[in-house]
Amino acid sequence: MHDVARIAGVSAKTVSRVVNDEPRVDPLTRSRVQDAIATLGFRRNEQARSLRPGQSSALLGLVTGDVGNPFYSAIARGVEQEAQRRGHLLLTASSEEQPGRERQLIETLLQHNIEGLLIVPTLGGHEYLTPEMLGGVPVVAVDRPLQARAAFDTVLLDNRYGAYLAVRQLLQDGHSRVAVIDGESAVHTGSERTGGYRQALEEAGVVPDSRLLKVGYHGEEQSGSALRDLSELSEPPTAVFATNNRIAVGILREMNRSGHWLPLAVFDDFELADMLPVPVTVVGYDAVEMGRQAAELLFERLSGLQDTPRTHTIPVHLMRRFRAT
Amino acid sequence: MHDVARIAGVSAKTVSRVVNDEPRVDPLTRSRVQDAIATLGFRRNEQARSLRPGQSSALLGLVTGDVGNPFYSAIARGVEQEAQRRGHLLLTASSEEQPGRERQLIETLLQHNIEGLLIVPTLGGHEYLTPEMLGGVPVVAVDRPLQARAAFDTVLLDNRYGAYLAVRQLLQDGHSRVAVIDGESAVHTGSERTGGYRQALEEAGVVPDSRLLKVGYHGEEQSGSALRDLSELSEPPTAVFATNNRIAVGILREMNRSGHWLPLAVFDDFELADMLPVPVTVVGYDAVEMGRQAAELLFERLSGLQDTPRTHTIPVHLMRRFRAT
DNA sequence: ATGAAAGCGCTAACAG
DNA sequence: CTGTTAGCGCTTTCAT
Repeated sequence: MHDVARIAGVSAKTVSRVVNDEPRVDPLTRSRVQDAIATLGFRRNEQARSLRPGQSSALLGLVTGDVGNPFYSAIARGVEQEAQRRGHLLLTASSEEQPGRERQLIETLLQHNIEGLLIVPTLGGHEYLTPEMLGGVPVVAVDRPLQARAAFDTVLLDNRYGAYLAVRQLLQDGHSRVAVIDGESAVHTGSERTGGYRQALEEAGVVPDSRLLKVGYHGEEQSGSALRDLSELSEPPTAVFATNNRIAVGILREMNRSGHWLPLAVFDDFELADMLPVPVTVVGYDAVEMGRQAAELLFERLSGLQDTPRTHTIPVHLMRRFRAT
Repeated sequence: MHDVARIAGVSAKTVSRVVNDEPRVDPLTRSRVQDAIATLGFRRNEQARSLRPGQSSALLGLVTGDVGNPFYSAIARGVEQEAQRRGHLLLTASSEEQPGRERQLIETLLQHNIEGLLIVPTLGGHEYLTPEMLGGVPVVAVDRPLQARAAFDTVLLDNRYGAYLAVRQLLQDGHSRVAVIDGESAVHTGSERTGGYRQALEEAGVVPDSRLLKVGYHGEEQSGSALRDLSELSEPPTAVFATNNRIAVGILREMNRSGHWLPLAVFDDFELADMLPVPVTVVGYDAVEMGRQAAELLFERLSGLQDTPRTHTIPVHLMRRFRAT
């Protein structure tokens, strides 16, 4: 910038004014400065700029369990779109679902002077997210609520309702023995979804059978074995509800192995669901939109328009997937 | 930092020394400073630190077509892992495959003082990536080569060989009329893969039939219609090779619609491929590893260990996917 | 309309 | 072992 000033025969401040499109600059001076900028290939240093108090860093931080996971990366995409729109850049980091790592990442992101932080929280508590620790940096929780002293802006899927819809559909299809297979019990989305399952049963006047409720089956292997257990009951289920994608895949693998296909409902839509040997009922949603709304909440808070913590719910919808032929 | 210095009764420089784990500090002073840091919840400002010449920003930039795309996000994951390992943070940005946007993003990333840049390039030329423009920031091309004046470090899949393997397999399965459906012809990966197709035919002594070579079918709809065209030939193909995931899905949809299933080979593995009504041959690879190696190349260059541009090739492997029952 | 000086938070270079 | 000075690149007073 100093060089530009020299070449243009003005002071650094004037260059700054031009770069920032400030009004009170002589048109001639302005173009002279712009020429100098062009010839020198000058690029303003954002780090230096945001060092000044009152200047934003134009940086957002996003912590998910794993950017490589399509669900999280869809969220990242939504956040990025909104960030991009407002001239912000996104720092992404993966906690690998480890609370310690997550905390470390948040710390690092704050060191980099991020203006706002979005978190898809791990299972651990987040009491450490105090105002002092955050130093005024707003936080938005995505997909799961944040367990902390203060309340934060939050964006969630309509988990309970989606599960309710899916299970209700199975019941309406004539199934009275509907099993549910869920992942780790402490995960918010899981318990909400099993809650929706219960709600649908209750509404239909079906007495829940605890043997049909399989919770804590993490990963594909385990959900497969859960299905095997279910099939060995004296009164096996006639349909299954999987609370997420991964579990559904495990179930499908097991069905494929055993050759015994059961109607299935899944919380999560997935590619090629309509090409399976069995009709599938899926709960779809827009994860990109979830990320976008999270970023929106963040920006509204940054702009000071908003002060009370809000929770947005992303709608879900039911779809049937089955072979055309 | 100034506050910490005051509380600890030392100078700012001493605090800096403690924060940076520099050796020549009295243990007592050190602990006094550390106490002060703890009580004040002090956090070093990375932006200010990296403002000093010779100090790294600990920031890497990554531009892909769309972080929301699982292929790209797997790359991002690999890059992030390597970055994390070396205490670096990752700035991610999506070009939406638009050259103009890509260029803009690169510009913005450079303004933020990134230490290195990874790009999955769009179709446009990249002659603008000159040393002056980059100002010493090293660049690594991922998945596709970078079309520019200078040569850059590059990490690619073994596209040609993977396609060769897939098509050879179909030929060995007894098919002599193997069709190929490819996306946009200008895409590096596509032309490499159709190249592998040709190579396999040639090796097997099969005379290529240009009617079986369908190039430029972008998206699921188009690849479906390409398959329809193929099936209307007087001598229709008995097997199909899809050069990527998206095209394969379009083909599968069309097969599902018509009820006419053809043996299929795909460059890309995909979930539930083994549950389709038709056996599928897939070319698998590790996209995370590709990202990781790209980041590795970048760090090696940053460390000055490396100066001549290198190209890494990520291995691919063939797999058969079919129903158990 | 423009410039001079001061300082954001940090760290090298040089004292002491 | 510790402190002082200076300056990274920028922008905010406050003059002119």
